Amino acid sequence: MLTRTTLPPTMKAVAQLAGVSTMTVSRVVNGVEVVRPDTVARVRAAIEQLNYRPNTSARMLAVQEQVGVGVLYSNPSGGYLGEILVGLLEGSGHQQMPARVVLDKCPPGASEVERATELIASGLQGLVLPPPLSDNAELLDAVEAAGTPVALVASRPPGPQRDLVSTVTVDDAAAAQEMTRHLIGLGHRRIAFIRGPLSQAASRHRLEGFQRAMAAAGLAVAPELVVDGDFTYRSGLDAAERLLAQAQAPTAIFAANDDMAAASVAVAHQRGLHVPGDLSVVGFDDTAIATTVWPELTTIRQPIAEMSCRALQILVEQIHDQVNRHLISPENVVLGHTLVRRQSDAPPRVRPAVRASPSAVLDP
Amino acid sequence: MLTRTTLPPTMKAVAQLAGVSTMTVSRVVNGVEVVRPDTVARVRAAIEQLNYRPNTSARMLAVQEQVGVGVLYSNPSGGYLGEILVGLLEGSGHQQMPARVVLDKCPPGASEVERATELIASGLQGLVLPPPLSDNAELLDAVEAAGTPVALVASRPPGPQRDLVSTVTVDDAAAAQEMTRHLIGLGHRRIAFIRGPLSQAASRHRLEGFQRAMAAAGLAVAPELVVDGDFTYRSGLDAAERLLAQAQAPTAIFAANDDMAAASVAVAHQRGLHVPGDLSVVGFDDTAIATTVWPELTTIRQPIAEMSCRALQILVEQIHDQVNRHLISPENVVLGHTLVRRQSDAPPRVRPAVRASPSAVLDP
DNA sequence: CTGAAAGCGCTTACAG
DNA sequence: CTGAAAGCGCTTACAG
Repeated sequence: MLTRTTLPPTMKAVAQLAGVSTMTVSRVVNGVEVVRPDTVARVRAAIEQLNYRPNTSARMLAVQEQVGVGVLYSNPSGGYLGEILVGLLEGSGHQQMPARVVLDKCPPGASEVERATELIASGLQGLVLPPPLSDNAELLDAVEAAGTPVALVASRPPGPQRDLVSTVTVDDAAAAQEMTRHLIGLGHRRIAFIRGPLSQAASRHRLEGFQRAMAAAGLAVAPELVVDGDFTYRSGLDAAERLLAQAQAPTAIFAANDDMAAASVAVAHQRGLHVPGDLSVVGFDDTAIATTVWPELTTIRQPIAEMSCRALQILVEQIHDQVNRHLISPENVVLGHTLVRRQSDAPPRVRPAVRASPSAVLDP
Repeated sequence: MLTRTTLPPTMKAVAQLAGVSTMTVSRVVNGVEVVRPDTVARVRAAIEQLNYRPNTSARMLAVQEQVGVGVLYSNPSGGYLGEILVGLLEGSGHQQMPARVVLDKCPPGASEVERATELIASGLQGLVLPPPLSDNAELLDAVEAAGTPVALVASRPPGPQRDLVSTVTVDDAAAAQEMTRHLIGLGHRRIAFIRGPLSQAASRHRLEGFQRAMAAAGLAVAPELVVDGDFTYRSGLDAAERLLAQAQAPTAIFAANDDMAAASVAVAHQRGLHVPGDLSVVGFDDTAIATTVWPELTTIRQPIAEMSCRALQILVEQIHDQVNRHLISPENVVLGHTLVRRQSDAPPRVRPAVRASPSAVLDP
């Protein structure tokens, strides 16, 4: 059934069928604006009919331009890296100008700046940076100094817009706000928050979203209910321990990522608390651990694969423009998130005796 | 410092420097045996001096052969997929004939056979299959019927050698045996084993290794100490629960993968047991969860990235041979594993009153 | 054992 | 607005 002997259609075939030269087909394929509309239509039809796809090898050879981007990572936070790679692979394949993507792991000891410089020196023209490297200002300085465009995935550091730094994120603050509102909607009032490292923009935004939702509901955030974590499971263990040891323990914990949320579930179980009966626990990211752990975690889904795919796209475009001496301008793409409800959240078992004030309207 | 204006050296440049034609350079690069040794040496020197690297686009265009392999996966067991992709990316880049790699996720409902057939029909000439798809005999039948070479990662199903099916694995049985011996060496006698799904060859091999080590040490394996799991965290929870509820609970649990080991740790904590003080827990695979959980898991490290890299290599070679009408023969590569000792294992707190018989020599 | 010629599928100047 | 010519870097026959 599978005839591999049939060679794929070429530009010449399309040209013949459309009654034009290959040059014109090339113009249509590349979206050059000068072609007459009816000619464009004829060529498009021929392309469709033949199911023509440009041969990327030929294209790359002809344009004398090979695009390569490096992905520098450290601390592949669990499922994160996997999803990033999925997106990259999808992106690098289904593209006009496919990019060679080179992975590089930056070991804990190594200098990140040095590593990035080496990557650039090895002939790569762009860099994708996932957290936590995305929040390393020194690194961004160095890469920018080398004139190399960068795309940050899942983090948008503060400060003035840099000329070569694009970002692809979700609205972390809005998402955290939504999740907090969800918990409040279930009836929770004493809600604890486990922060991520404040060195990462995403962590700060998530905290902001939490605070905003609490304030909007007229709920005070007791200082002892906001504790530090560093996105590791281990830190989540410590944080949850501190939280649940309190005299007036929270009825819900919102952890700034899934690893720390999973750790909170473990601590709750250790203390004989039922999740979500005695304690609701929610996370952020929807990485593998969210569905590994039991009960499965209610969390915010970031479309990581899509994000890294977009990051690659942006980079490839910019590299292309840069080669052609066009001015390039950075993009800041914000993709949509989703609150994924699973089994780790429920109304608090015991309604607080003192109701929230009537002014605490949840949804105006 | 970075001069991007310098164009990379071409075959012509090498030919000129070596005083030969480009044809001869091509022969040397491709390892064609007919070239005179001293000519080869001269060309090699020129290649070295110029730091010449063949232009893959030109090569692919000229040979009219584009290699594409599909990776079909379902149930990306946590960190597994990430590591597989890392290996694939490394492999697809650093190769003579770089391969286009296309990812395809097979959703729970979808027919795996159908999916694979589509991938092949879409122009891919080889398939990489991670578990559990690697153990689907029906799938292998179908792919083989289509004449497409396959490489299985981390699983070697039983039965006669198939003509088109290669495997890259570790020696699961030997690794499990080693881990069991390690526990015995620490002084454990009542060692429980949580099995993986018996439909997967790797599961069966790990169980065999466990049994072999126990038998070799003259230890009986109580039937109630071998329980079923399906490699999910959830199943590990149930299994550990059953194990630890027993009157004479085990002093160590060996789970056939890390997810189930992590679940065992959670159950132990829930029951107030200290790990590893009261209970040792060890896993298999060394996926992300092994270092996420606390205490970090002692486990067997499989070099997954390297395995998938090799799988890709094998496939690319075979596709190449197939195109050239050579007969292809499947390979079965066994890579080395490592016992990674971390914090989840220790000698049993209470030495059993009855020592093992003197004949229970652990290391002959 | 080695090389000159033609071609892979596309694009970049240049004409018209 | 469209096309004929030359070339990207490599390889496949074919000579010698």
